[in-house]
Amino acid sequence: MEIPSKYNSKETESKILEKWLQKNSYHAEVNSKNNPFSIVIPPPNVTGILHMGHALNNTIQDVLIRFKRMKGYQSLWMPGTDHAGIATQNVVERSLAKEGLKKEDIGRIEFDKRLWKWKEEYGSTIIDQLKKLGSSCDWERTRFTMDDEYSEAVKEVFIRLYNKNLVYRSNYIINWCPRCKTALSDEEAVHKELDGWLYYIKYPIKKSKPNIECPDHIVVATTRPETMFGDTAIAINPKDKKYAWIKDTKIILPIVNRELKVIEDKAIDMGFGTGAIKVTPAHDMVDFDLGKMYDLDFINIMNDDATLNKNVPDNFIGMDRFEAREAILDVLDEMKLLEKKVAYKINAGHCYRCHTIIEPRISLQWFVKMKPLAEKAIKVVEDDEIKFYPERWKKVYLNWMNNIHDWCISRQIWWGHRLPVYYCKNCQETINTDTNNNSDNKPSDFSNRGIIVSKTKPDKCPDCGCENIVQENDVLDTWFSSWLWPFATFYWPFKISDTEQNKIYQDELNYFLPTSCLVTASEILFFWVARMIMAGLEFTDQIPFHDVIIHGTVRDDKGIKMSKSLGNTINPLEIIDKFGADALRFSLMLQAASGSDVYLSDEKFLVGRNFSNKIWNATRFIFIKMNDNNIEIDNLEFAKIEGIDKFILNEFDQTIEQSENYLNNYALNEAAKKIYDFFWHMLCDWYIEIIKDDFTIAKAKISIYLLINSLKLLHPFMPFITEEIFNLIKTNTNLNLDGLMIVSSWPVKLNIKNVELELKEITMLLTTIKEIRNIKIDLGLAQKKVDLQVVVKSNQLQLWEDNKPWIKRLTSTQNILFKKKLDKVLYENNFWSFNLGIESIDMSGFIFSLDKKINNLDGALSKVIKKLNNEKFLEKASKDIIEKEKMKFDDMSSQLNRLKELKSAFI
RNA sequence: GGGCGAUUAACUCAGCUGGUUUAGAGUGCCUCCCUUACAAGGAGGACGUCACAGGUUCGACUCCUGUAUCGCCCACCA
Repeated sequence: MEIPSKYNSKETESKILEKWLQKNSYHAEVNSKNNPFSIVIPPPNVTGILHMGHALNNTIQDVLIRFKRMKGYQSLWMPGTDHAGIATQNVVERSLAKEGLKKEDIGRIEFDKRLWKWKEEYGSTIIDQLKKLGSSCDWERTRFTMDDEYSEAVKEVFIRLYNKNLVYRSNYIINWCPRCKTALSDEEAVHKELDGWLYYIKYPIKKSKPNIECPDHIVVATTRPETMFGDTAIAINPKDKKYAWIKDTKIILPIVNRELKVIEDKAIDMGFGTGAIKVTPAHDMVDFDLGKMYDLDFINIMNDDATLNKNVPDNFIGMDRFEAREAILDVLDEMKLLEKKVAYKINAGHCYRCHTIIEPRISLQWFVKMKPLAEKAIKVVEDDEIKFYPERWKKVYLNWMNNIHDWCISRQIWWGHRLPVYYCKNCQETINTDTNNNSDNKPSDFSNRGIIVSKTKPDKCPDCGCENIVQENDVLDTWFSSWLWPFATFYWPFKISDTEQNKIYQDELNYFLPTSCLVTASEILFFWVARMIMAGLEFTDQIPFHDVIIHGTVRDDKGIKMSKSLGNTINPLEIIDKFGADALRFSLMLQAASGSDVYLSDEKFLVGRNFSNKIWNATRFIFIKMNDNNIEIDNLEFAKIEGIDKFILNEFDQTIEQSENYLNNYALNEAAKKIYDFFWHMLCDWYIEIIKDDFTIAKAKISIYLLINSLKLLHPFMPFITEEIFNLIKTNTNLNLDGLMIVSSWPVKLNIKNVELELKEITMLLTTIKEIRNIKIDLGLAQKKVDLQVVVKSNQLQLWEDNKPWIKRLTSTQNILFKKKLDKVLYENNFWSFNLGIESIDMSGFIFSLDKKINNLDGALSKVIKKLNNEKFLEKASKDIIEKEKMKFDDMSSQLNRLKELKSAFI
């Protein structure tokens, strides 16, 4: 069979993928004979298209899943997608806009239809892309956070929390995105520093008694003059002596001439600005608290799109907030009330979806009380029931959990899980639909009368019996569904009508939960990971996963985070197209040191591409040799193992053990590197080179053994090419190899015994070969065929005789001549020495190298001598360390003498 | 403002509990080689005061304390 010399990833990968899918190789199920290993995928957004972050995240998961599958676990990778509230709604809104429509034009029901239609059409794009990457998810289980059963879980959870008083409704100041027109959680508000100004504004003072001493105005510093129409107080620190007179005055809000209260609070920083600040309870988080504390008025001056509303002077109504800022400053300037402005860095929240600057806004929202949920979630991490890799994330997690705030879960958008909340219009004067545009909200608590929390619409109000009932318009934060992902994907809470099926689902949950590990980026530690831990403990009474693996961020080669807006992304699909999914995966794994960021550029994927080709050609060569020598094998039993075979098989045993250890500790890059090194630098560079001329059946068997089993070690990283070669081996040999590599078993060590002698001898031979090559290069004889004259101690003669052919070939030697004595010696160790059969030649290169070696060794030796001359070292260091140093001294000094002797012979 | 992390070759990183490393690997660079598996390859080479300053120790890239630079996260300083 003809095998091309270049590996064709494209052809192979699609063929192999089809095979796996057809054979249902990714499937895992309850099986009491096996241990479970399970991972739930971080569900990508339905709107998502595969980017490098996904590629990294999913490759890590797939490596683990494939490794455990081969180790005999029921290895389940649960796939699915997230409905991604705002993101998806934005996409569909944009496509509507192309038709010149807004969602309000077609109404909620029609818009919802469009959303679902979009989901059906494009929602599986990312799933298909993950398949191309080789992700071996159990695809028939693919879940969506808005599946019927999943929605059931969301409702159930909401109701349970409500009944435990952990969900409440409150009029509170929240992060509001004026573009998306919805509330956001604290985590969804991304703080970024902006260049801005600190404005010093004079507020006029009216004396309340005629005879007191005070200035005619007070200066306050603010970054947001546009909110001044919402001011209801001026605050100072009670210790601030320069405002001692303030109690006897009245302060007037300019332009509108409203009187402001004066409050004194020790939280006010006397050193900031003038020490006096304006208090705007409806438009600032801090001021909101002050407002509640001092019973101030709350004046909301903005509409939901951040334009000024009717609570401001007529000529400002309808202005955008930033336009209003300039307009107000102009007016103040005219009135000579603007003292100065100073450049200032503002730390402003931005919408994580559309990057619009967030407006703090009072509105009626639903919240989850987090402290009670956090308690258990703190404990399981403190007790290491859940472990973080790398461990440092534990601190970050605990720090956040210990300072957790309540979670605003209602969103004023249309795409998502509508809150299972109904209002009796009779009892609830203020239902949510009315409050979002309301401009006079006060942070009072609302009565629960007429609020019905229920999965289905109640017939009548339990409080007044009236039938005028409407459902809450808001939907839940997307993360309110994703925090249930580890168990809702198993159809928790098992409320479907088919009881038999429910039983099966429950068994699956019991079998696979807690899942083994969760693989994710640090960005969603709080959004998702922390909340999943809380939800798992609250609703299933157990941790959702044992290990949390946090990988780095994908950056470009300059270290800048890859993002579409910066245009510095590398499209993984293009890399797959050019180099293959295996190359992509392997390159990523090799470069992703656990937890550290990955710097990528196109050429970094060459490692994987070149390695694929190396694997391909090693295979090709073995087949060619078998074919040339008419070798057929039908088993892999080795008659006797000795010499170089013993050496390489022992090396391979080490490789199995070490790579497995690395994989178990999630050090995937180390595992990848270990296997890479063995395959390329041991198997290809040495073993295959050595056996080229002596390709017997015995050697063929060992080659095929090493090939199959190193491919198995490699399979989690490079599934396609390894599967393909496994298939080639099946068709090119008579070996009895059943099934596919994906479901084959992980290699087991041969446990080669008594390998010390071979280890020493072969290592010495290999070192000598390198020396011969180096010396020939030093002498300018690189590839020239010359004779090698050797003096070998008698007990090593056999070793040389046995291995003569390949020593000759690997050193480009004409003849190996065994001698009693050499005229000149170029190299010497304890067992043999050699010279080259050459006549007078320029030795300067050789002597130069020799000098360098002598120098290095001299330096190293003097360090050892210094130690051994140090009495304190001899006194305090442990015995075996001293012993080692002594041996080092012996070794080095004899080596050094030898080198010096060699040199003296040439001078 | 608090916390976390990083700083080792031109670049990307290993070097885990101090002495097995005379500080390594890969890429890039330089030299030689199209040797009949692979030039997507082979054989070699150059390049490092391990950020800086102290300390602990017989001994520090490794542990401790500062300093500097960079990065990330959290936080209501208007």
